[in-house]
Amino acid sequence: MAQKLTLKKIAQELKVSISTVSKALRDSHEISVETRTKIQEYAKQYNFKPNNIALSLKNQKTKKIGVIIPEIVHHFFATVISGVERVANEKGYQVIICLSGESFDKEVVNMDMLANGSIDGFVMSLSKETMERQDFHHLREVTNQGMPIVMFDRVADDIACDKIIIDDVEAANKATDFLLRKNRRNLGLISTPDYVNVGRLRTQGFKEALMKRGYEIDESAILKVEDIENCGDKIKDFLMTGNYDGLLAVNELFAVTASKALQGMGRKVPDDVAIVAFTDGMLSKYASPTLTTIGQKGEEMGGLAAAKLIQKLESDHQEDETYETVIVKTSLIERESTP
Amino acid sequence: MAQKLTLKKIAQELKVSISTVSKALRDSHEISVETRTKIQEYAKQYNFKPNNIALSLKNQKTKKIGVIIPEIVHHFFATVISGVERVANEKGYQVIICLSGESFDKEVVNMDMLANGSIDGFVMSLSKETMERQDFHHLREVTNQGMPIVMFDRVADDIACDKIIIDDVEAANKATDFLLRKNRRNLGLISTPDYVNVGRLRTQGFKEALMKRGYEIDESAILKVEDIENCGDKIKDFLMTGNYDGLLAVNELFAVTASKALQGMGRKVPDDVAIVAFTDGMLSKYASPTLTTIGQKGEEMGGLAAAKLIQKLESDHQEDETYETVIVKTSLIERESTP
DNA sequence: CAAAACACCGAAAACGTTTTCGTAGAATTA
DNA sequence: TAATTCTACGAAAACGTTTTCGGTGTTTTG
Repeated sequence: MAQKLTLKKIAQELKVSISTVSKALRDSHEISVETRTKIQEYAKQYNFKPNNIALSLKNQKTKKIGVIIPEIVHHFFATVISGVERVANEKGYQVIICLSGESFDKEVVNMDMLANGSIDGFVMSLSKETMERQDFHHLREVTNQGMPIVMFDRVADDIACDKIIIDDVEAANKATDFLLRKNRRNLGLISTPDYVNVGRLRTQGFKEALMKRGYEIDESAILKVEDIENCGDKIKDFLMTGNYDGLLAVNELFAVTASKALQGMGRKVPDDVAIVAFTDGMLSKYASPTLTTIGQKGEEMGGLAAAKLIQKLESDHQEDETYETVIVKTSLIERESTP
Repeated sequence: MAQKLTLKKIAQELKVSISTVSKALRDSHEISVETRTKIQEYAKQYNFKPNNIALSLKNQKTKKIGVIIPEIVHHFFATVISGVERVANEKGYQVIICLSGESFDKEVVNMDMLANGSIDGFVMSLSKETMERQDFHHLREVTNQGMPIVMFDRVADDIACDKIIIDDVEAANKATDFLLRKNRRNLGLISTPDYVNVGRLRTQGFKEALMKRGYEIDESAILKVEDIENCGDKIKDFLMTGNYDGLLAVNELFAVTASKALQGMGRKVPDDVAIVAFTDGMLSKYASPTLTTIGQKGEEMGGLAAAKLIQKLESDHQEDETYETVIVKTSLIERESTP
């Protein structure tokens, strides 16, 4: 139960001053070789490690970055965290994670807590509720204090900060085009409400691909699912009413739910209905049939976000008022759900 | 870009002392109502929030708990984090997450970093490499400093700390018995190497169930998969050589891989082969057929771990040298993979 | 041999809080 | 009116570092 060793205790023990100990441990030439080695050996023997909190207070930086995401049980967010953590650790940073649980209030509370000295900067993706309200005062408050934010995936367009996104419009466009090239003509889209920007953008890409080829857009062929947990019935109804031969889903959960519903209705995937999904996660790889997906590269996005943030943190703190939006290329991963 | 407000700045601005400001903000009766409200209003207007680092240094506690897990992209661990985070936030704590990536060295480095003042206590699950080496010096170092640890799932038996586990032996026992009751007689087990304690214990439970009924144990009916990423071929070979009518898998990934392999071989699940898996995650719910699983209740385990840790942290710090091992009950969730 | 240079170390400030203690003046008591 | 108690505030220490500055005593220089 030996209490934590401090400079002061070493100093007392060795009958020198605190400053001498500090300097000796940093190999300062101000201290004689004799004293230096004596102190260093003592420190090593008793495994001295400087207290992080004291260092943070002194240096006015914590070497920690805060991550705020809606949920961690979503595979995409988990991969992002993984990427953030990897890059952060490489550069000597640690990661503090808070979950908003898709709630605006929790997002605000968590940001407030972290912003008071706990971290040097944020990596975050907005909660659904925040997207719906379009209330970004908490983000502004933080940036006004000079604390950098890097947003990813679910971003606020009118906040000045770095952003890491995928080109949702383009990706949906390509995916839709892919289905059209497979001679599917009666396409359906399973999306989220428009206030979730990825839902809106992917819908836009879907429509653009159809328009580009001169097809008209049937709004009834677009389903917007609000409640992701209990999406089964809505999706089933949707599939019953339209006679689709191709489906685009904005996440793999919708896709696999649709796939199972279709098979339950006696329709074959991919022969009768081809399916493409966003989010290349576990489900896509292991569903039956496996799903053709658009890979979102969460790991890469997380890594980029962390790298960007740390670069900002360590740039000589002159107001580097240029903000970048990095668009991560997606890739279509073909599997069994498309012919 | 208004720099962060401090007590000192408020004091200067309002021409009082720092201590007066501090007391006023904590509503001390030592300060006249007049001065008090003046200071409080000023603080509110400019949104003063005390600096967490300074508080941590002063109070010698950070109100943060460190979580070290092997991977975050595994659904089980993600649910645990979710539970930890929920309980921690309820009690005013924040969560710092580090990933060991199943590496001993990274586990040690991360623990060392966190232990130097960054957090008040640990919630953790050991890396595979640590389990293999049985080297727990880093854990001892931490506990010797008086910093509490709560371990879950992959625990070190001979470290004195609180533990949250499921009764792996019992659960495997019950699952095996379940298969036997379904009149499956030729059972196979897909497990991990024995140094992963959950693998060892589940194997033990499997064997016990067989012995209890007087069946003899065929070691060739037990596959131990080392490399979880590329388990496909090994599992396929295993299924080719034995003519199993029932399978127990120690995680859902093995189970769904086996399920697909079997179907590829023309064997029907569950008619020809029934399958039960540990870990009730996404795959089990959405695979075809859906999998009967043993729910590990990660959320609950995480919540319990956090609660236990915080209780320890806030107990009057007298050496509360009693350690508890909580066994979380599992439940068998029947789905399509068993008849 | 006096002056300058140098080697070695300690005191103290700073980071932002909280808290204990001291103290001035005002109000109360005897 | 003198002694006492309050009221309202400030000074300073403490948490554990790093770093600047100053000050010894010894060695080198002219």
